[in-house]
Amino acid sequence: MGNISQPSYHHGNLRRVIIDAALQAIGESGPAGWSLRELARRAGVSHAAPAYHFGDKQGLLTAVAAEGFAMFADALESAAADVWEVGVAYLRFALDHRPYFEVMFRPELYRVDDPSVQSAHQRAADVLITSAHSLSPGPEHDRTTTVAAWSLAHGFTTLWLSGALPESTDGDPEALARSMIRLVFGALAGGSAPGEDRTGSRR
Amino acid sequence: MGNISQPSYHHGNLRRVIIDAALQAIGESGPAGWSLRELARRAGVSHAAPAYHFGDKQGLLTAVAAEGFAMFADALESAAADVWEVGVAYLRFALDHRPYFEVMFRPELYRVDDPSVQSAHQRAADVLITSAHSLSPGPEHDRTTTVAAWSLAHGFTTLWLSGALPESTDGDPEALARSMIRLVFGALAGGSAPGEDRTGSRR
DNA sequence: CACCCTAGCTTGACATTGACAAGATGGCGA
DNA sequence: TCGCCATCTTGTCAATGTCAAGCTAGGGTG
Repeated sequence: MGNISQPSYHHGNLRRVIIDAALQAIGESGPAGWSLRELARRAGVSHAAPAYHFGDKQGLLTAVAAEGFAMFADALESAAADVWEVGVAYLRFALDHRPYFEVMFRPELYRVDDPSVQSAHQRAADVLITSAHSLSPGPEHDRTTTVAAWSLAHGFTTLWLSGALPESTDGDPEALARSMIRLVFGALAGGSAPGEDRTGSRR
Repeated sequence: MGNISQPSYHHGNLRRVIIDAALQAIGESGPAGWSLRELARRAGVSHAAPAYHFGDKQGLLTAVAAEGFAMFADALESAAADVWEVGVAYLRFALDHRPYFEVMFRPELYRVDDPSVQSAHQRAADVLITSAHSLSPGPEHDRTTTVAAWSLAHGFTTLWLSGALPESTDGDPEALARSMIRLVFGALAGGSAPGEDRTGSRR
């Protein structure tokens, strides 16, 4: 048969299969454009099978968000060595893993208080806070700088994804993001150029 | 009865009533936490009445988005006299009219190609583009500045609304927004302080 | 003033959905 | 070999979006 198994019972890894089906469905029609029953159909199982693993739809989306934030934190941590690249990594994650991203920042879709979600979210936040820290022109501006950096990255990412930016904004989003970061924080940090790693130079 | 009329037929302004009910419902449980039938119940009409005016759920949300973008454009235009206040107006609109905002930037919820949506959206975009223009350190940075300003405003707004910012970020969002704008674009524009109106100082 | 025409609403129906309860199955440990 | 229980299925229910068809009243027409 060559097939990766299709027994009626004890599917084996149904949980993963459903999550993957959800991600694909989200990619096709957004985080609300599908039903649990449709995922079950795609996975070739009965209509109530998904509920066993996730309780309800919110439970499934909570699993997606948790996984997403974990991957997000990993991506940010990998880029953290070069502070000027963290913002770009933020954008790239959203582009590469759009379905995850579309769930993650929609708190009403899942259970925000879920422990696995919270810990991964915190891990991602830590990278952002640390990075922004080294971009700040002085301790009294730390908080403002952090929120500004975060907002810039998040704002550009979501605007790009939603297609709300003016038509003139075409081309390579990563390149545009890089010039934004250089423009804004280059002036701020007082001339220290991207490429020079300023991590740890303060604090 | 003192009641503003409740005839069975020819309600009179049902369209408006349904939109208002939708806005309230969105405020209570997000843009997806309610049903057309529930709105009909709240309005005291039959379950299919809303469909007459809006076609379907997407039609209703399209009407909300169109109205929202129109109000948004008005708000931005009112603030446009002082360039440094446009970003704050962006935020304030979202805070004051959250239900509108939550629909507006979720294109999958409504018909983006609707003419009334598009024209209002364009009007809002124009204000943002013009404002950012006068913040740019030079013509070669116009596009980057525009997108940066837009992203900063939008990012901070949506992060604030979603509650994704670190707990340390409390207090008055408008004040924080103002210091962000001053910090980022103050350095950029080369020392011209907020308060001094630079509109028109460049082309 | 009688008529009717149609915008505005209602009634009825249908497939689909999320959620729950109860039953079936089969791999694994004792 | 046997029983247990995690995993999945089957059956069911109320709620929903959407469509089709019917009803009603109020303004325009004669």
